[in-house]
Amino acid sequence: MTELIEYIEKSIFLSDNLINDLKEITSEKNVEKGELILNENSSRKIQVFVASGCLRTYFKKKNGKEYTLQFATKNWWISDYMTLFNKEKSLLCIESLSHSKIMIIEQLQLEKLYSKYPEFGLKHRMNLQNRIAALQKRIFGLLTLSAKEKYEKFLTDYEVFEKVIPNYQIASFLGITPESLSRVRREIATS
Amino acid sequence: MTELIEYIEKSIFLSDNLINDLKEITSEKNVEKGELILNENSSRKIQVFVASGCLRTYFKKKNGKEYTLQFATKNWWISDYMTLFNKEKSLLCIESLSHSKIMIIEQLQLEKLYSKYPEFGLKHRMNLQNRIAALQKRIFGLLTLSAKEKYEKFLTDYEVFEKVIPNYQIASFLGITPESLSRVRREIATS
DNA sequence: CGCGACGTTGATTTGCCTCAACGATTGTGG
DNA sequence: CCACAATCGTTGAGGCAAATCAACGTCGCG
Repeated sequence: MTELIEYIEKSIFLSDNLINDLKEITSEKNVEKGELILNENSSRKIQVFVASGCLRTYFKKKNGKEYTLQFATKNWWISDYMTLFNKEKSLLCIESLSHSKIMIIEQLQLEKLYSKYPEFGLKHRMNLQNRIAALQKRIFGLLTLSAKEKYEKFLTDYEVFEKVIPNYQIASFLGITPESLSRVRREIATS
Repeated sequence: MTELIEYIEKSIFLSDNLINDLKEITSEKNVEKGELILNENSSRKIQVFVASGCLRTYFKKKNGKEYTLQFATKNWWISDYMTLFNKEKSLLCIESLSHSKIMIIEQLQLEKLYSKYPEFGLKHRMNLQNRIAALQKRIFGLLTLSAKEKYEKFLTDYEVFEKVIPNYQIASFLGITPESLSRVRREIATS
């Protein structure tokens, strides 16, 4: 819990009331490697804050192939943003890639807090805006870069992650096959 | 101006004060086909609301190739979201694809209004959230679909646009070449 | 130990790109 | 009003980057 509060306090002042309200709607959890926090087809609407460790969201196609939409580590939010704001069932799975400490908050409860504490809503707006910028950049990368360039960009963007994330998940994030990623890695190593 | 107000009033109640404030920061403009509303490397921070017509944002690579990030028609917002919320110069161009009627608002002015009228800020949050969902879906499409599938998805998603948008721009939006799009179109037509 | 998950490597295929050429259309100036 | 250039869509030939298919080594774990 303290991690989340400390994180928010970097940007805005948190009154005692807000802290108490926040505590009430937040459920802290320790999860193991491989554990599913949210499964597809769930009607739960949650946002997850990562206090430590690493998670990802991914989509399973009928043919069994997985596509990673997002990785998140310390101080990131992660969620199924495609269904978070509507009534549809979840499309994505949220999975932990390591032993992680996370905070789970119901979207509905969060919305109430945004309204009750305008400065908190403002902070959230900033988060949304940053996420939009990040998503735009990702789209741009997918449109313009080769497999090798995408991986190199990943390495600089996500430096921290590297160790915890299996390569086949990185590949599914970049939109290439694990085999291609392996060849790209070799090419980079021997140059 | 009325278009923007009517659009917002679909979601929230607009007080006379808010309407007046909104009018003060909005500049209405009629633009022609091919006209640039925002050029790259500008330090203007604006959001554009489309009252009628059709616009797009695109990025120019050094080699001259263009990549379309977004199309927008009646009742859409369009902007360079990658630089809207920070101090960097604009990366994208905003161009009109037809005779269009648009409203231009400075981001800074909008921010003030969000703070002054919380329910207006809420409406904006909803917009941001919808945009995030849309961007996620687009990323998912880029990760999973073939050229043909992407075009078919485009046709259903953007039915309305079809007529105004040149094919080479659609191609640059889908991340394929105009030649490939042409072949895909022929394939679809003869089946 | 033996199994399964993961990464790598090789051989082959393929979807899409590149390059080039050619109509069709549009708009522009003489 | 027509000639001309520019823009756009299409088509073909050839090439390439990445996918597919298959095999194998390694590592961690029950």
